[in-house]
Amino acid sequence: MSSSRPRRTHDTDARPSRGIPEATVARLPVYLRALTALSERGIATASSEELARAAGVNSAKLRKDLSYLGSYGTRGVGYDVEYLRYQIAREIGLTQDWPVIIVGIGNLGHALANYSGFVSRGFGIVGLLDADPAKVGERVGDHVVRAYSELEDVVREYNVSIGIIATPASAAQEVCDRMVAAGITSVLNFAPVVLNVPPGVDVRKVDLSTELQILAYHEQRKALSARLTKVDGVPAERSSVAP
Amino acid sequence: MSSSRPRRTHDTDARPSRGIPEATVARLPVYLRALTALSERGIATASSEELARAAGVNSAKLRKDLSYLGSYGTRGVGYDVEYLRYQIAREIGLTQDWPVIIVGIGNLGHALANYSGFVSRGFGIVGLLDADPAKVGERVGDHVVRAYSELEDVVREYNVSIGIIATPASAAQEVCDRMVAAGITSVLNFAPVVLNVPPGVDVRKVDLSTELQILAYHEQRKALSARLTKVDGVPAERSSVAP
DNA sequence: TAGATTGTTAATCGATTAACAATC
DNA sequence: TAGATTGTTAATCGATTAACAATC
Repeated sequence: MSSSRPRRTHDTDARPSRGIPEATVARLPVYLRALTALSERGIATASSEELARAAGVNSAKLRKDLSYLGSYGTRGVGYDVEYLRYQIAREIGLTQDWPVIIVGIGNLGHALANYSGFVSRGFGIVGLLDADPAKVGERVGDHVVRAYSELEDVVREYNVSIGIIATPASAAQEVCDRMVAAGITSVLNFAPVVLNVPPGVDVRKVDLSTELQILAYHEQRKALSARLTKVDGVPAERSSVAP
Repeated sequence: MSSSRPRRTHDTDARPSRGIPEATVARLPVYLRALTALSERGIATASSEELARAAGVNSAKLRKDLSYLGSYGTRGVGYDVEYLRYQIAREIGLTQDWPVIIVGIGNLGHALANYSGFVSRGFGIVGLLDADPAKVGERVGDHVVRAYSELEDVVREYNVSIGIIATPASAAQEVCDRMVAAGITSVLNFAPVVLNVPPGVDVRKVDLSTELQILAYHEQRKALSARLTKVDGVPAERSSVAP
């Protein structure tokens, strides 16, 4: 993809904040959470082995991941929990607070609006919007639901770049288009549709029934191999015995 | 990992239902949804190109994915929407209904209990459980919240193998342990903790603030490259000019 | 110094993609 | 038959893992 783009031949920057692999980026929040948990338990230093256990990964992967950020550990000792926590938070961009809006204040929107995890992790809800006039004015958590028509005003007022879509599937694309037109460049989508966005806009999808379906696939296979084990005594592996 | 395990040398089974790559399994639900949408629009046949567009992937990937299931298309023509839909549903295991329970009926539990997407996609909620006596007996959607202590009863009665955890982080591991002890072998976890489970139990995690943090990371980088573009005119790419 | 643990290398594995022969 | 499109091959890319030299 970018193979035709020339590599930089000299780089005076000791900490390459560029080029962190996506798989690593997706794990940084997990490490951050593990470090916060260790910190709350009063633990000042942790080895890659301990940290990895807390994060549910193996230590080789953790060390490789952290190496993309820089050298924040001490050989023979481990990592300073607070220091590493700060470095990861800075890398992700959580040393600032991100204003977010939620569009669609149904059951899920309610749950998201009340979710304390957002605020505690560097995000601030600055607007709840719904197209249903019956919902406008309703109090949800610390907020009052505003009219969907005020989307542009809210985005401008708070300089919002992250939007959450919690509408029915039928409305999601139009909400997304309007968010993007208003200047939002990152979208977290809970509606079960594939959103089309212009280049430069990031979309992440949380799909509840997809997750269950993936589990169902594996359940089915467990049931299948259990049945085959009973029949011909071959565990786990599917056998192909000619009749 | 399994490189020491002997490969089957002969396989009389035309459709290898084994060995579908995880990345493919994770996309099958997306294809299923795209096919359902096409079906509802009255479209009987679709090419890999059309299907791929509806699913938000490229057509090479879609064809490769489908090839793991078998040869369900017709060269020169495309795929029969209904037929392919059925084949994918069967592969995932959605030709049967999966009973699920939800533990933790807070805001999120409410939202999940009311989410129609579960039922319409092959899952049936057979129990809502909460440890808070004040919540027991409460009506949520079609269900009445039962006491957490009844977990084993519900799992046995409905032969439940999939459990959803929507409790606070502090309770999640103990709920998970109890689910597993009761016979559940697949867990969908909404609590922001890493769950420890014995081998043979699958866990999938939906982590709301992790998703936002990943978006924040990319937002930060967009803001950074925009600023650098203004300063020295190098777009997108971070430059490392000596001062 | 001896012991411990990081940061990095290199091998391996799995996923993606383009291209095209097979075939409807 | 000619045109279209699948199913598969092979090349490429990115992620994971084990091993260990560097170093506290």
